[in-house]
Amino acid sequence: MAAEPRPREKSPTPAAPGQMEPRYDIKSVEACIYKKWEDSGFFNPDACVREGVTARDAEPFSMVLPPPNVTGVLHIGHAFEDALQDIAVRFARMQGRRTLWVPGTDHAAIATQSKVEKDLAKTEKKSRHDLGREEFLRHVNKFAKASHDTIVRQIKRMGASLDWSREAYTLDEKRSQGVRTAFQTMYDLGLIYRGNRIVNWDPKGQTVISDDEVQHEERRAKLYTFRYGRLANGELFPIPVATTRLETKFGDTAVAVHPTDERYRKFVGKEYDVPFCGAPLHIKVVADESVDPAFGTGAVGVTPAHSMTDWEIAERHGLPHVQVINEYGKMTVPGPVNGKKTEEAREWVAEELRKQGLIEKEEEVVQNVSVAERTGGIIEPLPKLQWFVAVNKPFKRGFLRRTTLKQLMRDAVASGRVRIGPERFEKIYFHWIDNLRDWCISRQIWFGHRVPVWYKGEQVSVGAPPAGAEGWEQDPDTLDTWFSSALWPFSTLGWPEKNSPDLATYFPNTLMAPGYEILFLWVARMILMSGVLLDSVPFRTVLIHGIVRDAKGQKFSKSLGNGIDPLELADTYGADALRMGLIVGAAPGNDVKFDEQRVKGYRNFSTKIWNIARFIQMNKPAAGGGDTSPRPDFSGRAEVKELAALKKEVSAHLEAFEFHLAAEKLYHYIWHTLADKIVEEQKAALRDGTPAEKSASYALLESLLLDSLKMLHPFMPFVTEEVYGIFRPGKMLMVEAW
RNA sequence: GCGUCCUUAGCUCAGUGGUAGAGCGUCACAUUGACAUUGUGAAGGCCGGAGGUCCGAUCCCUCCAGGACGCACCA
Repeated sequence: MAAEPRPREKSPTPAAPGQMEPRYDIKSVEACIYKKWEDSGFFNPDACVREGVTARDAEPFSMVLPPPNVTGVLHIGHAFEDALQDIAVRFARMQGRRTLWVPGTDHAAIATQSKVEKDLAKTEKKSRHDLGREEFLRHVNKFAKASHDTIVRQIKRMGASLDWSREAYTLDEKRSQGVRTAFQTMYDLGLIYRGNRIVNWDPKGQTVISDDEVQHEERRAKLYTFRYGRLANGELFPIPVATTRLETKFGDTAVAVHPTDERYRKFVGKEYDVPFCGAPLHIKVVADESVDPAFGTGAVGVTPAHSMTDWEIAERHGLPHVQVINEYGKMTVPGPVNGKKTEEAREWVAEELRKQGLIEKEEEVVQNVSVAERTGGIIEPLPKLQWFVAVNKPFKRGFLRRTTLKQLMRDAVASGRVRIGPERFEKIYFHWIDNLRDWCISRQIWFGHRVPVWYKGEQVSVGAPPAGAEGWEQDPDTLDTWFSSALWPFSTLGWPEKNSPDLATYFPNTLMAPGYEILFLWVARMILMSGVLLDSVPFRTVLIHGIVRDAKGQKFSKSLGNGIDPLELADTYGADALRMGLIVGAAPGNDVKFDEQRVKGYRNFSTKIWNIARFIQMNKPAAGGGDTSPRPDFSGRAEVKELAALKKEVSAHLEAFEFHLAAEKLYHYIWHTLADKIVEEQKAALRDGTPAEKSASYALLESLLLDSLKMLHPFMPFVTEEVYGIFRPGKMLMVEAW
């Protein structure tokens, strides 16, 4: 709009002595305020008790920050998560609860290592093997440290009221001790075992990963229906099978059919020697319930070494497994395919079978390909000797009745001892548990907690090498990063130290607020670990939140380049505004589409609050200004009652974790009731009233303002703290009573 | 295949068993001392479709369509 620009004042009129600045200087105020909070020590509940701000026997409120990965910088999703938690924490603290929120970071083994490896390849054209384990780890640790510092700065910038004196790191000495203790305890219970099983091998990352780190991507593929070849008597192999992975068929040791399938019944139990593209196969026909007679030909070529399900079929029928693909995704079959990549080998086999007239059908299908979430490598199922957590194995421990880890995880939620909200996530949780298999915890990477097991020939020592003994070698592998994260709710509180006061006071945690994408990876495993190690749930309530997406609804990611720096936004609009922009409209568990306009709107709200305060403060009767009437009692006034009603609603919303509703109501009240109605109504009295009327009017406005600030504080801590301090010098809103 | 969620104003989204709300956007008007980072007001929605329960449904149930996601032994 080319509207006539009104001449703006060149510079705002400077504030009169004792008056508020005409403009709210977000950046400098927010910086000062955080320092003021930190200096007060009140982020630490011990200080609150010592200073008499919190009663010693007050009900505790505890939470641990889901530790951000030290893989670089925080994104807008972290800002959202921090805001949610800080609201809960500040509310609890103002309610007088003994409130602890523990900060920390996660070493994020694979994520961090692969980030550093990428950087290393780019800048120095070196691999980790060029550097060697020790030197490489020095690089990673340096990177992790730098990330940590950035992350801490970002978290503070958001206003998070964390007790930094208790800061933890999943790879620091205390947490390492926890990991070793947990491993040993579970090993002794028979819940951690070493086994040769089929695992998800990531050829790109050169490591095993767990089922939950595998993602599925839809790809088009060709489904071939074929016969292995001709038997010695010249007849075709009697059963056609279908597959999308022809190259794995070199490893087939059986054909499985459904037990009731009449077509194939006569073959069950028979064994055949048949050449497949020049390689001899020995195939047994077995009957197995897992086969779907309606799919394909109703017969499955069983490749135990390269398929999770086939491995299980093989176990049920005592079939041998033949590995034909190695860790680099290359064929290990003698002959023309040897050394070929799987895709090439597939083409070659297809061509060969065509030549021999063995292909009966080729059809285009869409199938899910398993991909490693961190590296993008296509998963190759391989049999390997790895460490696992047994989830289905019955066990008994002193304080626990006979159970399994799976049952234990289920019970914690089913019994209501852990409440997951919104409720729909409980269903998802149960569904996951029902499909759960043993958790593979060893990784062939260097960054992380080294598997605390030592070997000497056939001997194994868990926890530590036998004292004074020579020649013991520690397992070269490291543990899944989620193993240490799973201990987080109590490893941050002193466990496994005996008689830790923090553990006694603050465990189980009151609340945990993770995103739904780590419900299984993390939340479930915390429940598992707390259950088996402490016979307790790790937390009472899990508040699941969604993902912050960009304007198009896409996830923020480095590859899309759509990242938004929360620090930049906080500097432009204020952390207060950013928090509100993320919270309002974000129903629990739902994704949030990020909209900078909204943040801008809440920046305006900060200014509005500043101006309401400024107006009220300008009308403060001068001390000794002639009005000697007592402070009027306006507790019966409609305005006061209205505010009390609002307070009730806001409290209820906060208690129900409906932060979005509470925030919206406060916004509405302050702007459209307090400013637009009440302040306007009082203007006449303030201008033309008697000194007593002026004074009464002022007192009413001040009281309404301060109460509003109090309620808004958990949401917009900076501006509320600053303004409150102007009216109540020396007081700190953060620890005022709700 | 199993499961979860979403579909409400132009856009982004809240919400409730009793004929709908916010922010942004749009339009009109106002405004020279708290605030243009403003105020007042307006336009704008058969609350995805079809059934059902109910005195009454956007809200509960069933089915359908479209979309997102999770899980799975889709060979």
